[in-house]
This record gives sequence, C-alpha cells and structure tokens, in this order.
Amino acid sequence: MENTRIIIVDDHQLIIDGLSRIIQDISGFELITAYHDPLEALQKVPVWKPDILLVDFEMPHLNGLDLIRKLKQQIPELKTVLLTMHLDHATVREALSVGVNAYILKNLDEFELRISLEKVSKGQNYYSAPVTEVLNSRSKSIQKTSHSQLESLSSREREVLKLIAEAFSTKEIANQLSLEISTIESHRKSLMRKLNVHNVAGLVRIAVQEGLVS
Amino acid sequence: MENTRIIIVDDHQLIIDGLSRIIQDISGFELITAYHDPLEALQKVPVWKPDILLVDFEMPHLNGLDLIRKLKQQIPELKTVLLTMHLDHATVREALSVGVNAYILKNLDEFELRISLEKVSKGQNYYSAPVTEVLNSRSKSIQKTSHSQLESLSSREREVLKLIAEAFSTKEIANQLSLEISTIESHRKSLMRKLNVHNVAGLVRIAVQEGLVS
DNA sequence: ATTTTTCTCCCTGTTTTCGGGGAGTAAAAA
DNA sequence: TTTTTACTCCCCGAAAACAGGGAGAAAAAT
Repeated sequence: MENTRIIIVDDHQLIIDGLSRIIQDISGFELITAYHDPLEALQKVPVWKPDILLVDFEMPHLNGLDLIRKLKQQIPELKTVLLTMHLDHATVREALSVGVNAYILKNLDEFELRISLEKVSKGQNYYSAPVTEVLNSRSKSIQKTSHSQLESLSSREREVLKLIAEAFSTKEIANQLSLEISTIESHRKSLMRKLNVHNVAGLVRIAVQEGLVS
Repeated sequence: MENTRIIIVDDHQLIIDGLSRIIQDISGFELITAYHDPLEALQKVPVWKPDILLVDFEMPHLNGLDLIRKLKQQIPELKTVLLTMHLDHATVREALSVGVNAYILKNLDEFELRISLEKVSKGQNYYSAPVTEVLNSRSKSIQKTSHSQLESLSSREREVLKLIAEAFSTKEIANQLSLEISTIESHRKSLMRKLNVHNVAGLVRIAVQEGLVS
C-alpha cells in the first residue's frame, strides 16, 4: 500500500513545521513538500499531483479557497483540506460548493488532523464540529454538495447537460428543445459555474461520472 | 564501497530538485549532475560514465526513450531508469525492447524511487505496478475486444485523446507534452476523423466508453 | 527499396465556446 | 410580501474549436 502524498500550503513556517511533524507521526501519510506562497503552489502542485492538499485559508496574494478552486480546475481528483482561523457562514458554504473535502479550525489538535486526513484519503469528507454548527445555524444542506454534483442543477440544466454529453452541438440542442441558441449558451454557462469546469469536456466527464449518460 | 553515481535528465527543474533531494537521503547513492536538455546529456553522459541514468520520458527535442537508446549504443553497460507521466502500451513495450532497467511513474513516492534505484544498482530490473498492469491488461483485452474503436489510433493520438477527455484545453495539453498548439490541433483533427465525431464532447464520450479515462 | 503512416508544424478562414455582463417573466421560497 | 431562483433571451469581446488544406522528417510496413 502506497503512502498518501500530502502537500502543505501555508504562509507561516511555524504552522508548516507543526503540521509536518504531526503528519510524519501518522503512518500511511507522507509529506512531499510545502509552499509558503500560494502562487508558487498554484504553479507546482499540478506537477507533484499529491493525493491531499492541506491549505491555510488566510494567505496573502491568493486565499486558500481560491487556490483550491483554481487547482481543482486542473486536477479535479485532488483532495483538499482547508484550515481556517475564523468561521463565517458564507465562507463555509463557499468551501462546500468548491468541493473542499475537509474544513477544520486552525486551533486543531493532533487527533482532529489525523481523523480528517484519514477520512479524506478514503474519499470521505470531514467537517469539524464548529463548522457544521455554523452551517446548521441557517442552512439545511451539508451533505448536498458532497453527494451528487448534479443535485444543484435544475431539471432544465440537467436536460441540457445530458444533450451536451451526447455530443450534440449548441445549435442542435436549441433546435431539439425549440429554444434560442443564446438560451442554451446561458444554460451551459450556468452548468459550468455550478459544476466548476470550464469547457465541454469537463461537462461531459461529470455527466458520465454521475451516470447521466451511458 | 563506492557510491552508485547517478545523473538525472529532465527538462523541469522542479523535478530535478525533488529527485535530487530524495537521492541525497538514500545512502550509497550520489547525484553527479543533472541536465535539462537531452541533447546536452547525449554529449556529456559518455564523459561522466555514471552507473545509473535517471531520465524523464517527456522532453522536448528528444524523448527519454530515444536518449536512452542512443546512449546505450555507446555505453552498453549503462543502467537506466525511465520516468513517465502517462502510460500507454506501445511505449511500455518499446521501453522493454530498448532495455530500460526500471520504468516508474512520475507521480512516484520516495519509497518507489528508492526501491527502483537499489534494484537497478544491483543489476535487477524494476517496473512499477501500474506499468505491469498496463502491459497485462492490454494483452488480455487484445484477445477479447480486438475491434475497439481505439485500435486505429496511434499511441500519441491515444495520449492526446486521454488528455482531452480529462478536460484539458488544447493549450494545456501542448504545454504538458511540450508540443505546439498546432500539433495538438492536428491530432485532434485526426482523432475526429478516425472516430467519426465532430466535437470534443464526442471524443470524450468515446474515451469514456472505451475506458481510456475513468 | 519503396510506400505508407506517424508525428510534427504551419496557413487560412469560419464557427463556436467562453466569460462577463444584463433583463424580463414566472414560479417558488422565505 | 419580499426575495430568490429558474427560465428565457440579448449584448460584447477574446479565446478556442472546427474544417480544409499542405509539408517535411522519421518510423513502420510492405
């Protein structure tokens, strides 16, 4: 069994040191490298292709969530753990929509980091107690984004996605549904925004993964 | 006991850095030097006469396998380790015929590199699990599904198709493979002609159907 | 030895995608 | 009731895809 390969991105060396010491004590996990600068991480993480990216939220130039968003566009299968100091409802929800696999507070103990890494490496998600608490205070759905990506789509959007994945052009889809081309383009834009991809290939991929087409 | 002397050839400095750091941590091994340019390596490796040459497959001007082929003609006793990003059946077979001593994926962990170097230095061979898997799976499936749609594609075309299906843009694919955009566009046109589709959605669909991507 | 295929790269031009807006109506949720 | 979401359609500009061609070098097949 190969080790789960981790990269840390945090602007504070002290945090990196602490995290790396904890990771070294967990068997089955391996720290490949760490970056102080999110922009440098953006360049180099795709080369390493780690299993898990451990990212601080508060960073200069580019915050952790935006870094994860950009990296996920390049490496959709990348698993991510977000560390944060402060909690607010909007950020938590945004993190979920981006597809962050674990969201934990920076004043973590070793046990919590260990649990979250082990869960994420198995393909599960982990949100620390205060995080879920913030969510439940106003919202209802926490599992929503983590289950099917298609949940957030309207039925019309799903219909369009299905046709796109069946390799119909926008014009053909418009004819088939008796709508304007611009309408299908609007739907396509919404689909890309909701599913966090930037070309039709990404849409087709998700449609296939989710079983929308054979 | 003298150290086993290693030279790295890789066009990416990041990879060289990562590999050299790993090699420094393995006792009994010593990195002599590293080259970015395969053509420069072709000139100078015969002068150094290292024990092991660690070569990246994907490089501009001259790919790693061709470099090894040419060097082996001059130094038949040279031991070689080939690193690669993507796997395909044809390349694996070619590597075996050239006499590469180890063939490992670029998303390697430290342990795997260590194992392969130690085995090769002892005169043994090492092929990482996914490599042998590709070999076995293809030879099996050749017998059962002999008229797969992908059969008519060259290995390069399959490689490009795989990246397209992974939602990379033409520009990104060109960067990854160190080729011109126009070249990838040519390959895409060939793929569409051979597979009888007219947009990327069609290509992605076939790639998924044929199991080229998950 | 000759032919065919592969791989690389280029040109020209048209169409489509992509990303950013906005806007009106209707329905649904808070 | 107010606000939000879904659905339809439009504008713009930059980027990419698409379609057709060609060309040279190397490798593979014949």
